[in-house]
Amino acid sequence: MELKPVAKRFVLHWGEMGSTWGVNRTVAQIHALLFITGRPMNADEITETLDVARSNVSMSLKELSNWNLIRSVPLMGDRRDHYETTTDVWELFRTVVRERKSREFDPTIEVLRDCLKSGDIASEDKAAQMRIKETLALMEALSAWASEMIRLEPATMMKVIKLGAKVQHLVHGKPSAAATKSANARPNIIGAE
Amino acid sequence: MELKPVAKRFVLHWGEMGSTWGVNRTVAQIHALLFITGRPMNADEITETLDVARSNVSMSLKELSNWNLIRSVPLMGDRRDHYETTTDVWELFRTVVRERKSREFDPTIEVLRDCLKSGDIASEDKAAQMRIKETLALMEALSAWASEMIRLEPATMMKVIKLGAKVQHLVHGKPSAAATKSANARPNIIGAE
DNA sequence: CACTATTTTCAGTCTTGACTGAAACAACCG
DNA sequence: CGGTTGTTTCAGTCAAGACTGAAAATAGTG
Repeated sequence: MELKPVAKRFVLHWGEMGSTWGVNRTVAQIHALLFITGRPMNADEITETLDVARSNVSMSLKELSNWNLIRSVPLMGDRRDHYETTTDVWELFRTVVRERKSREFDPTIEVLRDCLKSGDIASEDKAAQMRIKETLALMEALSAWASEMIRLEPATMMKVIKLGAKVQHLVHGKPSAAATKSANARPNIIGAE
Repeated sequence: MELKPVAKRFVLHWGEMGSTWGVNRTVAQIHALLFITGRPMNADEITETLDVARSNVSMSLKELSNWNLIRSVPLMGDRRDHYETTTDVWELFRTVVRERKSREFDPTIEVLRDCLKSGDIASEDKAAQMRIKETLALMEALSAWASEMIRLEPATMMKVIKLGAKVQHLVHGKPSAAATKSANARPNIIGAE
């Protein structure tokens, strides 16, 4: 299948982006292709469209499955595996966040906890100990936040993101008059602190 | 300078993390070293501690400067360059988010806008056009959200993160009684929708 | 200006991991 | 079961880019 100009550009750009993230180019391209095409494709179609080796496609599809980014769909009268990805970008975003968190964040949190528990921690400067603790606290806070966010429905998540930093008025030290009134009036909503 | 066990582990782990992100190992290690040490260090000290080539340190320091993650501090009676990084993890986080956004997110947004403006867009499926639009909308929303967040003071940002998904009650479709009351009572704060 | 201390540059080497093609494997079908 | 279709594995190749050492550049200092 020959891609139309915009789809081609989209796929190529996504591939480049992928490689500046942790994902390799082919993996990112295949995902972009499935996303933009919006229908299940088999490995040979993908191979032909992207002009890479069949085996490369096979391995990349496996990688995408590990990321929970694609699923195989059976097609009546065709026994080849066909793959599709969600076309809901917010759903997609949620999956990526969840996976990256569990691959990159959680293991680091483990290491930091381990550092603080180890007998060797006492021999470090007090200030260094403090910085490790603060790093852990930051990562735990972000991790908890991400966990909460990915539990939300895509539509809700979108609204929360769009609400954005406006919520700062609920917690800020020098808030506007309106925000102060709100924060003081309803401490029960603001679990923080 | 010989690192103590925990500091060594911290630096090595941070280096590995760096390479699964976009940053190369040495760059991440140097940053971790400056962070955990908490005082300005010169290039030779870093070279000796991390056991890499002097030139590698030189290039990595430049890279860290480009990321705005270190600054050079003059030391009385020593003409060698000394470098330090912030020891405030939230400040650090803010810098990383700002830089990654401008390197990875903003250019992609540009490409997507360009795709939609191009004459070729009309020849794509209606559904594909829609998906590109939605992708752009998602990225713009996240980008705007990040911009707002990094304008906040570290302490405020921390509070907002800790408040977390609880704000969903302000926008959720089936909120608790208290949240509904809040959302209805103060539409002026919730700019969204 | 000659001399020393320090940093930067850069061509070449080395490492890592993506990619390929061929072969093995698995599933189905008559 | 033999043949056909489709998928996965894997050893080897290749490319990107991290890293090095030596040489060049820069900045102080008497």
